[in-house]
Amino acid sequence: MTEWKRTHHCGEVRKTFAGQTITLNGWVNRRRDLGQVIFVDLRDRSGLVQIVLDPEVLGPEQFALAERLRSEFVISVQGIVQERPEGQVNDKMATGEVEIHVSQLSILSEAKTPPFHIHQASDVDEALRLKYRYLHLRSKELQETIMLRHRTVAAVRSYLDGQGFLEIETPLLIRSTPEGARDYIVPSRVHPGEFYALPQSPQLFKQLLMIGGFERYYQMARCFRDEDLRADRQPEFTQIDVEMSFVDRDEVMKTMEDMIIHVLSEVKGVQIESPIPRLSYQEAMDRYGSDKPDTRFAMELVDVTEHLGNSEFRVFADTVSTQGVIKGLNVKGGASFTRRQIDQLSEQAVSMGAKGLMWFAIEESQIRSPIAKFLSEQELDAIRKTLAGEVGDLLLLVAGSYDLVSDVLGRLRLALAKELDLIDENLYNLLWVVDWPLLVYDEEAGRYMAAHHPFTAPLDEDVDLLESDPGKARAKAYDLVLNGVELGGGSIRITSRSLQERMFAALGFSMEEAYDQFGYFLEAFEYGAPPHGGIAFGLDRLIMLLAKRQSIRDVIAFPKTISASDLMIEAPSRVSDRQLDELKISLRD
RNA sequence: GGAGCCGUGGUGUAGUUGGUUAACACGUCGGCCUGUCACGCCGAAGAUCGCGAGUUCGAGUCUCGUCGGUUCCGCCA
Repeated sequence: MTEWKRTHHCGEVRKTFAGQTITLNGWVNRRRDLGQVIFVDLRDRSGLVQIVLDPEVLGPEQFALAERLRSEFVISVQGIVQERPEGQVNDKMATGEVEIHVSQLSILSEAKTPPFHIHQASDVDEALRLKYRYLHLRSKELQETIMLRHRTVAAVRSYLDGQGFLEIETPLLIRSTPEGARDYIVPSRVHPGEFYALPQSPQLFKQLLMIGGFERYYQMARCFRDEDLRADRQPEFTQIDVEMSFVDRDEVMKTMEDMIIHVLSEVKGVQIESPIPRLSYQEAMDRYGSDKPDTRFAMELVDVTEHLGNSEFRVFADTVSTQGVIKGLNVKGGASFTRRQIDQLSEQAVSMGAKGLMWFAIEESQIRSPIAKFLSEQELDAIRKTLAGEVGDLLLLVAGSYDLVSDVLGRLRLALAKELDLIDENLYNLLWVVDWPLLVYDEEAGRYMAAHHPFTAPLDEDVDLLESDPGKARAKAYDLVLNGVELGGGSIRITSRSLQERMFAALGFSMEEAYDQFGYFLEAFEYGAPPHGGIAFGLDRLIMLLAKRQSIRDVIAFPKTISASDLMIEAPSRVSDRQLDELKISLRD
């Protein structure tokens, strides 16, 4: 009873197969019943092919079976591949030149009418699609995306294997740490009242693997964070997690950019030139107002503070006297914006925290601006020159603290690029952002926090800033940015005991507190730790970019909703009293 | 934690200033049909308008609450 087994896939049948008898397995995508002949588009993961069900070939009994076929029935057909008759070629189908004239039909599984049309599932309410995820997965879009994901992972593995990396798994049941994101917690039955945590990342384990002597490690690491979600954030996600020994920053970056270049070439056929451009964090903020700049279009931020330092215009004078900055954008061709459009831009700027948005429309005879009358001829001219304003351009200025101005203009820049359609969607602009701040002052906590994590090494020349001016210290950290999206980040780690102590001190931890939390980890460094560093890439985000999807849910086979529910399996759920009893857990209320 | 949007036959949508038979397309079911490919033609079934309160003579429509989905801010590397 094996004659139902396929000899070929639907999507691969071509004219060259004509005359062959083949067997196909798949789902009924669509049926067109003309009475004395039935056409069916048969679907498997390779694609579609038309099969012809003709009573003269099938015989009356089998044709009666064919009449029962409905959408999503799973069938097996055996038949002869034939070129389609003159004028019947369907050039919308890859297999449109041929059809299978079926002589043997088996229904392997009948199907209820599905709750939505598989072939236009993307229009359907997302809650319904998630409940019947296994049906949505049959759609062309999701099939292609999940296959793209597979090819990407395969390309990563083959590259890293070729570079001498070992794939090593690390535990999922680990110890909770208060730093960073909220942990998912797992109660222990054997240790009542104690809990495991699911890893936010395998950070400490991969460093311990370096201390364990494996030199080059990677893993497709599942990570968990119990935080509020977004279109590009899931409670569980996958990182391409990498760590290397006996390397400096340049070597990690070189190896990793070659990996991404390899993936883009393998998966998308895109050729990227090496080396990838590098931008310091400071320069990224100065020029793009973002720590992950999208360089597919220009419209860079320009600082005009120095030209307006002596202005009598209140806004400028106040800004300068409070050590603020005045920066701007040149919106090419923006002088033709309507007043309404400009007002909307101002509203946007204000909603982002700006006090206001100043604008200058450069026309043939004048510079049109509500604040022109407050400015001298020289000042107007300086603004126009510094921003390289030409007739037809719209110049936008924002004044305030450096951080605020950068943020507002950076976001305005992206919004304008989208609105004006300045972005070439075919580009793949990769760049490194380096020399990150090591520490960031947290007003709420009243202390410095690690910008990356507490084991990130400072730049050699900045080590002494740990005590003298911690906020100024830069880190041996690097982020890889693709088209304005952070693909991944990493750092060279601290391997010196004394430097680690100074780092904890800067973070306001005593060594006792540090040992309490990370004792096993710090102890490991006392037994011979190689210099090492690594990086982690968000695999889901990478796939999202490669597949050009708007949501990370589209690139995960079984994603959760924005409220972290799985609508298919209905998780999370209550558990039985017996389970709770075993865990010595009682619920409040 | 905060703000916005969405929820009407199985699916996607329409539904006027609140007004009595909730419309259309696809799908489903039945009939016809031998070259369709979004097959076509004829006919039929299918909705307590997410749920709960309120306003009103009367609510799919207005108000409040609630549930679910989603987008953004906070949060999260």
